[in-house]
Amino acid sequence: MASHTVENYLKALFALANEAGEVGISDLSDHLAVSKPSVNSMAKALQQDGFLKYEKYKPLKLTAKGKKAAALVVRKHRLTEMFLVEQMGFGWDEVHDIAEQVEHVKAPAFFDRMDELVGFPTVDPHGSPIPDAQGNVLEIDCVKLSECAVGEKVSLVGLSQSSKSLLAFLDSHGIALGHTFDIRAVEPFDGSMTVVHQGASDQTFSLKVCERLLVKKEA
Amino acid sequence: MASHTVENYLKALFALANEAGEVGISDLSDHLAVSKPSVNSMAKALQQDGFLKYEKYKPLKLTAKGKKAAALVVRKHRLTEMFLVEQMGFGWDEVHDIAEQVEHVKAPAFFDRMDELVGFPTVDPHGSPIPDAQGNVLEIDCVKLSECAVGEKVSLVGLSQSSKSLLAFLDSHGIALGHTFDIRAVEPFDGSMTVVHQGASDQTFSLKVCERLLVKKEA
DNA sequence: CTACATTGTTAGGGTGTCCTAACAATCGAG
DNA sequence: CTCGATTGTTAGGACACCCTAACAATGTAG
Repeated sequence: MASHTVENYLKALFALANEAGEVGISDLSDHLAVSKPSVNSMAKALQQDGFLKYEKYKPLKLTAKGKKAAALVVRKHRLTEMFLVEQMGFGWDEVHDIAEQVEHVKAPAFFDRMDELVGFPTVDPHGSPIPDAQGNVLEIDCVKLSECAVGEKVSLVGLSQSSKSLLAFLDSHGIALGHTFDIRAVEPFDGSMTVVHQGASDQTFSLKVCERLLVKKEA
Repeated sequence: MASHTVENYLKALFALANEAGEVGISDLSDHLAVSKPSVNSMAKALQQDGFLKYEKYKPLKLTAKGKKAAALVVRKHRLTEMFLVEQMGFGWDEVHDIAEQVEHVKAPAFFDRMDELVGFPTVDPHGSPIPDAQGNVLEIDCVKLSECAVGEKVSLVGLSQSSKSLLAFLDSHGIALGHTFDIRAVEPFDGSMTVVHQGASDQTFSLKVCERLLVKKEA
């Protein structure tokens, strides 16, 4: 089994590859708050273990083995989040930090039981997909709200890079997964959008918010 | 916060002090499956941090700070066991190993919520007391079954050094916490006891078993 | 009281993970 | 194309935790 530390590197690699495509030593260094030399030597170690393909001065690439291992860590993380929300009554803004710890537990039965108790979910409380037990990730069909046009009607299916402050913002505006938005206007100057939330109230979101909301176009 | 490793040393110190009184380097070495020199240097480190009083060639003694820290780890362990049994449907023989991992999570809210969800229990699934949030341990009023006499009627309140095999034994004999025993006979030769279990079936237990069953004398 | 078994200690090393300082490669702007 | 900014690498060292081998103290049986 991979150590605590290795699991964190794999998870970061996985996340960065999914949003940025190419992953450099510096990206990991920033993401994990660890010096570049540390990342460099860990990269060599991960390659040694077959998790990573590493060539000097080239971007880092997870191998198939690395991707699977990473996905399984993400699975533990997201199942935990789901469990914390559904079974333990935590808010979606509280679960990330706890799951960050619990995800390192080595006890498959523990996570299997969570999975069962929350009804084998496919997405976590923030709408991110939960990899299956083989490490396969189901892609979700969604676009950023910021890429939608006036007149479209969409529903919120996930968040990209959800942070505590984003979640707090959404909570304070009464927004949750599954809610619908009718796009009324897009401000050309700053990209902010005015929408009708849940067919009821008018709300205006900055571009920064719209880029974080992943939505599905309604039929 | 104490590291994973330190938490394990504290827990072992606490457990050994409770059953054996004096704790030597070798005891810890055996209990943790770590070499004596390793224990020796950890003892110095723990003293440095004020968890332990250590003098060359003298038995190890937890300080007040050490006792409290240890009790809080035990609290996390036992709350987790309780949660695993009550809320997640695990058997009392399955929970120890999982709790061993989960106990190292650093997220007070997580354990507080468990505590709430299982109704602020005072003992874990094996009848061991759960220290309170301040690290105080409530002593349970009990004796070993092996110390009881013919004619006494007792009920099972806990186990000492519960192991997977002891739990399997009890399960296979249909014995659970709270069950009553009428002591019918004690075999002078080997100390085995014959009892009436739950006012119904006759059972005979070896001394080894009787020493592990903690009971309370019934009124 | 001595001799041996047990227990504890010191010395010396190893691995995993981290760091800083200094140097090298790469890339993009002019 | 060259230069400076960025990015990556090497060297060297620290800390937590572990080990084995060898030696020292303790305590107990005879």
